[in-house]
Parts: sequence; C-alpha cells; structure tokens
Amino acid sequence: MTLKEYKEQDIADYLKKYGIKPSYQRIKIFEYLRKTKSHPNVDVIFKEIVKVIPTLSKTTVYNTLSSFIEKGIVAVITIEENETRYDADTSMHGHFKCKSCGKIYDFDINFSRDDIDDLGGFEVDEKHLYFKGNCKNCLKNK
Amino acid sequence: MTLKEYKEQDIADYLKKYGIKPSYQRIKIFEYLRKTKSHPNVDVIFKEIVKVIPTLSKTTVYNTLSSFIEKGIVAVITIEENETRYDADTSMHGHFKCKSCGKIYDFDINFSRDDIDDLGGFEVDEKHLYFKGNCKNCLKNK
DNA sequence: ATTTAAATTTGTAATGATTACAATTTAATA
DNA sequence: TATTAAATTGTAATCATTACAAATTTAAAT
Repeated sequence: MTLKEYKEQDIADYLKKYGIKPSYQRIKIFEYLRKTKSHPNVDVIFKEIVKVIPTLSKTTVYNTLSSFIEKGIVAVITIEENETRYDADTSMHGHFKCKSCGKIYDFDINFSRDDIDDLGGFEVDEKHLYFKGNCKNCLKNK
Repeated sequence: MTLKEYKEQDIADYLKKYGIKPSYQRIKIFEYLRKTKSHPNVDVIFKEIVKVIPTLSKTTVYNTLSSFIEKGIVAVITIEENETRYDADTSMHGHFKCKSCGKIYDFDINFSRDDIDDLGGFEVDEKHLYFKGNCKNCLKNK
C-alpha cells in the first residue's frame, strides 16, 4: 500500500465518520481543501481536481461542498461579495484578506471574553472574524 | 422651510463633506440607509426609494452605493453568499444574523485587545465580526 | 438667457456564479 | 446477474451585478 493510498483511506474514514459516503470525487476534493491553505473558490477547486478526474463536473464540486458544509467539516468564507471561498479548517480562527494581493491569511483569535459572548438571550452557533488591509509582503514591496 | 427639507439639507452637507455631489437620488438613498436599521440589500433599497422617485433605476442604486462605499460612509455586510447588505453605520460594531428569521442585529464590540490587534507587520484597515445563530425572539417562539 | 460641456441617471444587454433538473453512470443489494 | 438507490454529469435556468450607450439633468461659460 502506498503512502498516497494510506492518506486517502484516512480521508475516507473521516468522511464516513461525518456521514458522507467517501466517493473518489469527494475524497479528492476534501484532500485538496485539507492540504491547500489558500482558501480556494469553486473554480480553483474544479480546475485542480479535474486534472486528476477529467470527467469531473462543476456541479459535483458544488454538491460536494454543500454536503461538507452541511455536515460541518468545511467552513464558508464570505469576505468579498461574489467571492465565496472554502476552508477545511473549521477550528476557531480569523482571516486576514490583503487588499493588494488578494491572499487570505489565517490568524489565531480567542473569543473567551464575556462581553463578546454575552448577547443577552441570543444563541450563538458560529463566530466569524475577518480583517482587511495590506499584508507584510505587499507593504515590503512598496 | 419644513423639517423634512432641513433633514435633507443635513444629509446634503454630509455628502458634500465626503466629496459626493448631493443629487436627489443620493440624498434619498443615504437618508433611507441612515434611518433604517435592517441593513437592506439593493433590492429592498430600490423598492423603497422608487416609491418616492418613480424613475429610479436599479443601476443608480448600485452606482450610488459604490460611491458611498468608496468614500467610506457606507459599509458592506457580507454574511451570506449572494446576499450583500449595506449599513450607513460605519462605526465599529458586530452583526448577529438569525438563521431562523434572517434578521441582522447590531451589537457592540471592543477590539482593543493586543492579541487581536497585533498581526505582526500587517496593516489592518477594516475589522469585521459577525455571529450566526438564533435570536431571542425566534427562541421564544419555539 | 442661451449655449456648451460635464456629470448623473437611466435602460438594456452582457456577465458570471450558483442552482435546478433530467439523464447517465456508478455502487450496493438481493 | 438483475434490480434499486445513490452519485455524478451536462445543460439550461436563475439571479445579482456590471458594462455601456443613450437620455437627462446640472453646472459653467458666454
């Protein structure tokens, strides 16, 4: 058994654990989301996976992402209008989008403060935080 | 001079201050954004203002909002994909979107903590925070 | 006041991401 | 192997946004 197959088996098990039948397409899409850190959009995901699965349809990418989101193993990033991106890291973290190069960075946050948590009788399921500005690299190149 | 005209004059002055020529359309759109607290989308804004300006075009609403955003007197709210909303309150505050009724609430936040502010050489221009869940009203009605 | 130029508004068409849906293919079960 | 269900695919429809040119309004100049 090769190392590659071994990793795919891990992903298959992970998908099963969350009630998703691990088809080849689903494994490949999730694998890509896990290893990439660029928070890709549907088009980027499609263009990448279609190299491996030439018959892949963009509808499958949409369907697959929908089920991932529904099961809670992928998070949607909506920073810019008309630019939906996806993130396989569902742990609590913030996003920084560089207005110059467009890159999205992750950063750690801590939402433990009571004055943010206490919304007086509201039930909070998701917390999203994102900043916009200019990244280190772009500032350097000016 | 009526009270209504007086308020419109205030808005006209405000727009001028930010380098926007205060046309009737622009005044009405900004006035509506200022008084409403529901963070409306383009369609809602259009449907409301067209009652007063029957010749209004949706393109004008888009153009006007773009210039408001460019000048920094209106903020874009992108919580849901394909649901861009607008807010004339550009002061720092968070948004809570109820998954049940869809309503967006404002809440106060304080971003003074160093561990959130310090992104190590990154220049932060905008900070956005939003939560999702179920609001007080919807929880009560269950 | 009239003319000219610039800015704004308007309407229609184009774009592009997402969704709907039916047909095809694949996988699971008997 | 035959049957059924699930997943994938491709095409068409939808819907928000943008592009763009024509019409209108406003401002400036004469």
